Amino acid sequence: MIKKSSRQPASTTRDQILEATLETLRTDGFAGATSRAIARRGGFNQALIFYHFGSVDSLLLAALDRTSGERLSRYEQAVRDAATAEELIAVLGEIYADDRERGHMTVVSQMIAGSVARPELAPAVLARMEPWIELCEQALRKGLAEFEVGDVVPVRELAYAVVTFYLGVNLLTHLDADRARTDALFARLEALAPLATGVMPRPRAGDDATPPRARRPRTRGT
Amino acid sequence: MIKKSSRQPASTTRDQILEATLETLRTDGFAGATSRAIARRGGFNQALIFYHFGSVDSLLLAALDRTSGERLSRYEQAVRDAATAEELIAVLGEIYADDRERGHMTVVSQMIAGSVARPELAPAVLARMEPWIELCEQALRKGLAEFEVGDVVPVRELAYAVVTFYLGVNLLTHLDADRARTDALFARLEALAPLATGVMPRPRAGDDATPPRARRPRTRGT
DNA sequence: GTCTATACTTGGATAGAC
DNA sequence: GTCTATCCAAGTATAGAC
Repeated sequence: MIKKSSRQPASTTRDQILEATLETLRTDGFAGATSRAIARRGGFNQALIFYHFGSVDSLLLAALDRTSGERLSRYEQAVRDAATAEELIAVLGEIYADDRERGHMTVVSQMIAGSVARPELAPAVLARMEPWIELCEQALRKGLAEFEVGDVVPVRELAYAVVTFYLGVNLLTHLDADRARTDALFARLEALAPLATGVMPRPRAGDDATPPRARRPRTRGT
Repeated sequence: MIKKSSRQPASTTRDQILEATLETLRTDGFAGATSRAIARRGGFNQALIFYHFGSVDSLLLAALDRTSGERLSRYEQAVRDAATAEELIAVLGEIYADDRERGHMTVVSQMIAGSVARPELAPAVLARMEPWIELCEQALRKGLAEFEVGDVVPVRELAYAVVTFYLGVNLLTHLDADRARTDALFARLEALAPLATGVMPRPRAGDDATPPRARRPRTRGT
């Protein structure tokens, strides 16, 4: 279960600015996240941004830090708590729902897309992606541990692929206001998940948990 | 084989503007694709943009039309010409290489990301994605026809997933200047492809090409 | 069709009063 | 720490000469 962080009213000015920035990124995108637009949305003075953060770019990075850090620790906990592959899949569903509801991935994808326009941002944004790929890798390793796939699956690359896919989904979602297609896709994936785990080779009772060689190596995308 | 369109020097002014727009989208992103930046890059007068296209937004859409239309017809041909699943996979590799070299997907992903800032663009961009999903669906259907997966695979959704993934890859690629990770990912996928097709259930000789029920339904992502 | 000039708007950022 | 006022750069778009 993912514990929703009790989103306090963000008392300090710094916090207010950060929240307003995230909301602006979500609704107006990177191109629309200007100091004036952010100040308008947050109902504070535009000059405060420069007093507290120096520049719009640093503000954007600070906002990305905030949403990433907060969610990352929650999700790490959730992944750590999941015992079985089934539980893990359930947790992943919750993560997706949460991300979507709160628009986190929008912020991320907008920052990534914006990094093309502002190359200075690219390294910083990339660094903030790293822990996510790591977490995804951990989750995959944990989920796959139950099966006989051993070291055949390139987990690291798979983790990268999953994150990639996740970004793409988010990007496309915004085109389609009613999200009909994205929902259909995820409904299909969820329906397919148990089928896939059913097909995966499991070790027979009594076998070692990590057999020297998997019998029928197989991979699953997405 | 994909026939590279002999990119003519783009004689007319309209063409020059369109080419400059695409190049600007590729290198400076959506946020950087302003009338002045485009004119600077193309070496023509900024006012010409408004004379020929009325507004920057329509210019951007016209540019998207141009790159999409040109590539779509080439790729449709390539998919049509591929006879076997192996050939198809080879063609897909070429498509990826071509897209990447010429930066088409960058243009697309930047336009999609930019649609958040300019919602007026969203429906137009979405409409231009449709034929790609269609083409992808065709390719998948053709590729899967050789195997016993019948109607178990939700091809339409899978096509959507593939396009999605493709977008995500492109987005991430730009973060990583040397592209080390993306290349590793694709190298792994390519290495895995024959393995996956080897595992797929094929009809025995003499069986009907489209059996009523697949024996061991299985899906492949990406 | 193309160029120059320009009107108007918005954005980043700073100075200085409070 | 916050607000007002302001500078300057850059953007969209148009008018009008050529």
